[in-house]
This record gives sequence, C-alpha cells and structure tokens, in this order.
Amino acid sequence: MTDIYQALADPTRRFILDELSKREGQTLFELCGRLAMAHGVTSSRQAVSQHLAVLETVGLVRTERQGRTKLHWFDGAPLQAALARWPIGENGGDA
Amino acid sequence: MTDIYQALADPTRRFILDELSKREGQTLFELCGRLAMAHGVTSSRQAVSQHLAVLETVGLVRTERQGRTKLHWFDGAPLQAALARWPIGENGGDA
DNA sequence: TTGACATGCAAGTCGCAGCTTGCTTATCTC
DNA sequence: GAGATAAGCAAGCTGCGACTTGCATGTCAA
Repeated sequence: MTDIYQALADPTRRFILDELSKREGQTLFELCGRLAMAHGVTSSRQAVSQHLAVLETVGLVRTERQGRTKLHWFDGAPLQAALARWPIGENGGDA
Repeated sequence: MTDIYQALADPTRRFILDELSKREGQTLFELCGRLAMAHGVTSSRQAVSQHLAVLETVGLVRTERQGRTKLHWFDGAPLQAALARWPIGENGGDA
C-alpha cells in the first residue's frame, strides 16, 4: 500500500530516520523525547507509533521486542534501491 | 512549500522522471503520450503540467521555452543531496 | 494478584494534495 | 488579421494521509 517514496514524504518520518541513524535501538518513548528535543516535533506517542509502522512496512526500520519495550533500528538498504532508479549527478547533456 | 521527498511521493511524477531520464527535451504533449504508452498513465494534460511544475520547483526538472513549446530536462542532482541525508547500505552497527 | 508502565488497535476528524473544468495567454501558419 | 496549436491560470471537488481519542493488550515489579 505505502511505498518507500511516500514513506519519506512526511517530515516527521524523516526526523525519525535521522534520530534512528544517530542512535540505534531506541524505544518509542525514547524516540518521542529525542524528536521533541532535536527537531521540535510535538507529535503524540500514537502519531510517532503510526509513523514507525509505516517505516517498518517499507523496510526502513527494523524492530525487535524486548519484554514490554520495542527497539527500533534504522535500515538504509531500501534507500539504495529506491534512488538507483534514476541517474544521479552527471548526465552530460547540456552542461 | 514542496520538498523533493514529497515530489517523489507521487507515482505519476516518478514516471515522468523515468521518461525524462530516458529522453530529454520533451514537450508537455510528448510527455503525456509517452506516459500513457509506457506506464498506462491516463492523467490529463493539466495534471501532468501541474506535476511538472512541482518537479521544477524542487529542481528535479529544468525547462526551456522554445517558441510556443516548453522543453523539459531531467536533473538528478537534487537526488544526490537527498540521498546523503542517511547512511546507505553498510552502517557497521550490529552486522 | 495488583498496579504501573510500554505499546497496540480502531474509529473519527480535518487539512491538503491531486484532479478536473473552464477560461486565458502566447506563438506559429496562412 | 483569423484560426489553430501549446501552454498557463484559477477555482472547485474529492479522497487519502496525519492526527487525535479512547480503550485493549501485554509485561514487569511489589
């Protein structure tokens, strides 16, 4: 339903990826705090949770349950495939 | 208003980039035809025009007027910056 | 077991992106 | 100039995505 491009379209989700790429294995609560601190994101816990679900669906975030907490990891692999779709940088057309 | 990630979120806009990266300097009408042929995109001329405006705003498409036609070029440079935001592939965390 | 903590689920609301419709502008040909 | 072609503009409609609200589930500590 949701593809990786749509997942990246939301600013909050990009901030989440920022935080997860800086510090892996964060819980939902930890992430909410860091989003507020670093990016001024005031989203509620549920909102962040839904964003994480989207990111997990498209493979940008991997998760692991530990007791009553859920840890989240960033996975940049899907980005490579997504952006390899078009030529980057040099396309000696008119330059 | 619109950033590059939001610009990439729409499937039709991605098809437009596909076509423009395959064949540069296309007009709006030419593009509409190719979108229909190659991707089954049935969007109207106005819809495609609006998509092109978005792509031009974020720098993924460059244009040049020639008389009563307007030619469009794909520019992949903004993709590079968008990519560099997160680590791709190897991030020696837990591997 | 009880209470507190961390997360999940589901329905409802609201705003905006994408599309259409109709008209207008600009350029070329005759 | 008149007509045809290519594109631009603006207002209105509609569906979907992001958020909230309320409650349910599951886990740990006492």
